[in-house]
Amino acid sequence: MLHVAEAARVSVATVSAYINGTTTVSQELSGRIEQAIREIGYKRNAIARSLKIGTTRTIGLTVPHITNPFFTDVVSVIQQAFDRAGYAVMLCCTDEDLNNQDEQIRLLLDRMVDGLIIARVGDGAYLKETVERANVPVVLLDREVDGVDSDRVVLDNHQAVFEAITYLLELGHRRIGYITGAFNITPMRDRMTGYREALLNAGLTFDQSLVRSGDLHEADGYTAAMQLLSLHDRPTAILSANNPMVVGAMKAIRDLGLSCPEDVSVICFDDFPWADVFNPQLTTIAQPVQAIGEQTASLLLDRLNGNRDAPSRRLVLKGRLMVRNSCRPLQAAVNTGIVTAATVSSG
Amino acid sequence: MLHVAEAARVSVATVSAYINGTTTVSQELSGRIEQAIREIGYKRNAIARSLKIGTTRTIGLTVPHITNPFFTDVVSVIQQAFDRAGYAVMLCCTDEDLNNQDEQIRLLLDRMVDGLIIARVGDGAYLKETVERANVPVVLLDREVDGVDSDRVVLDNHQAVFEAITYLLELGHRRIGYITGAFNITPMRDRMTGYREALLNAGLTFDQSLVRSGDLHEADGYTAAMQLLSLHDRPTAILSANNPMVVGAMKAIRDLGLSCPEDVSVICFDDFPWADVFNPQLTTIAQPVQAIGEQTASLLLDRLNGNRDAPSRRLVLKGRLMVRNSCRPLQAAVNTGIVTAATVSSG
DNA sequence: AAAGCTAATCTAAACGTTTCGATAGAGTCA
DNA sequence: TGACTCTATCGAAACGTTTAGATTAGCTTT
Repeated sequence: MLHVAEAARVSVATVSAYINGTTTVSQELSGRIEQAIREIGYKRNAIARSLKIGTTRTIGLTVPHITNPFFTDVVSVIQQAFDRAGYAVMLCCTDEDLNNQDEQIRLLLDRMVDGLIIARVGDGAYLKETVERANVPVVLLDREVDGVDSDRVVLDNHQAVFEAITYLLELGHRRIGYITGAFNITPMRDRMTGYREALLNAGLTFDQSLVRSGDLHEADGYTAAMQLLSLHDRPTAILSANNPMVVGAMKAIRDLGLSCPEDVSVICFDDFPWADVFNPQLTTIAQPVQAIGEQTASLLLDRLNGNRDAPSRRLVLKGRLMVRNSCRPLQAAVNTGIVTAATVSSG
Repeated sequence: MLHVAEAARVSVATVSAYINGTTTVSQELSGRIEQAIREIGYKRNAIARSLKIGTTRTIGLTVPHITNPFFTDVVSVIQQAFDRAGYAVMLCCTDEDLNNQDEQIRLLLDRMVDGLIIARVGDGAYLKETVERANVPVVLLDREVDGVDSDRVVLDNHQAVFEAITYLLELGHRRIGYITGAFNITPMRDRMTGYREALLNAGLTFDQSLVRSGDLHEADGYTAAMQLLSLHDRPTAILSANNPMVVGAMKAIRDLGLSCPEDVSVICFDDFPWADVFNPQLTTIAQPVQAIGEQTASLLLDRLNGNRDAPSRRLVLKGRLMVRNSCRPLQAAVNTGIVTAATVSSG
């Protein structure tokens, strides 16, 4: 900018004023500045600018796994939203590791991001202090943090699972396996209660041996499904709490020489683009990824636009059961009508 | 830092020296500084630091679509690699739009990223100047730019397609449809020549009516497949140049009441995690995403570590045909042995 | 024609670091 | 004891912007 000023024979203040349009600058000087900028190929240094004005127009986004289609989609939507708003987004993946998360959030905060979107990992208590100390707005995505009252957008996990289980019950299934993630993240807790309550609601008793917990990876889904399907009285249906684990579960089904839906019905959390083009066409619980991404972005943008001390907002969106053909009715029960249809509704 | 210095009754220079370990500072002062830092909760401002030292420890990464599993995987690997090296990565998605790309690269450069990884979009000529003007190292990913001699890592697209087509020929297919993207990006050009030459190599003539061009989206794959399968003498096999388009193609097959592989064999570019668990289990051309990501990162890191004016490097990696069960042998030809097996080899 | 506006431009101080060169004190050596 | 070398610390300038306030010049107004 100094060079531009010299070349245009004006002060740097005038160049700055011209570039930012903060003050009117005369035709003549504008022309000279414009020309100097072009000749020199000047580009404003956003770092120096950030230092001075105290804002970087950059946000930090940290998610567990970008290869999990749910996060892929949400990240994509968030990225687009901030792109439109003129923000850059720094992306971090924690790989479900608490230390990574800590390190990465520190890194983002060091870099003076204007805001933070966190789909957290591991134990929530650890994050509490960090979030409270960060003096930038934070919005929590998908996973809440106990005792932290910041903006957040989450799914109605309870309802979503309740609905899915109820659907299976209606088909006549009574022994429904559930592959979950660890309960240190809120969605897994809520999904678990959804599972329990759907059973109780149908007058069934909860059987602990039908739930297996993994670490959300494909391999965990595989071993969990292996265990479930090796039970003496194996489940006739399985619900997986996320997408990577269902891939593992399907492999287990295949490796045991079983097939879906003939031998075991399957439902999984999170929809994916080709669910209805390959077989079995999986019945899924689709999260409204577009809305989740947009709402998350807009909560943060609202804060960034100055609405700093409005009370914190908690948005909860509904999942939707996408019925395809990975669940078959069990003849035995289909006619008994034990379970009514009243409890099922999607959206 | 000023506050820390005051609280510890030392100069800011000493605080800086202590933090960075650039000079030895006495036990006594170290203690006072350490304590002041803790009390105040001081965090170094990386923006100010960057301004001074001229490096941001941040790189820019721009890809067409993060939801395309190929890019999802590569982005994931790249992100991890830079994370390990202590760099942050700013992610941009261009959505195959030239203006977005231009805007985003400007944005990244403004923010003084230390390096840039670009999986470009649209017409390459447009990017040439930008890359040459950027005074940071650039590595081109997946798609080269004519006349730009920067570091890059690409697939041997010619070989990969040649191999896939040869495989289909060996199965007896003679009319092989090809769904491609526009030829303004290098991989599409190379894949096209691979297709042609595999045919010529087998003594067949190239039939223009069997290739349909789309814009790499699912919808394009759908219409392209619709057209191909509506030909009076429809192809018995289809190769899709990327993953989103094959989803469209599979939908077209389904909607026409056809099935794969009985009525039409299918191969597509880019592997995905559940390819071998749903049916038809797609035969794919797997790109070595892990290696691609790692090599890309390491080329850039090498430059960032000071190896600035080594001659530019062009890494080309091999694809691998993952044979599953989406292609069936055509009885008619299987016994004639027109095509020899000699040309097929994977890896 | 003096005084008062307004518009255009400039000067200089910040933003929070790093780093060069200066300084002061404590040893060491002849 | 004086000259010298370390070692630990500091002062101040820089990095490239923005911006508040000062200055100047050109108009009105009376």
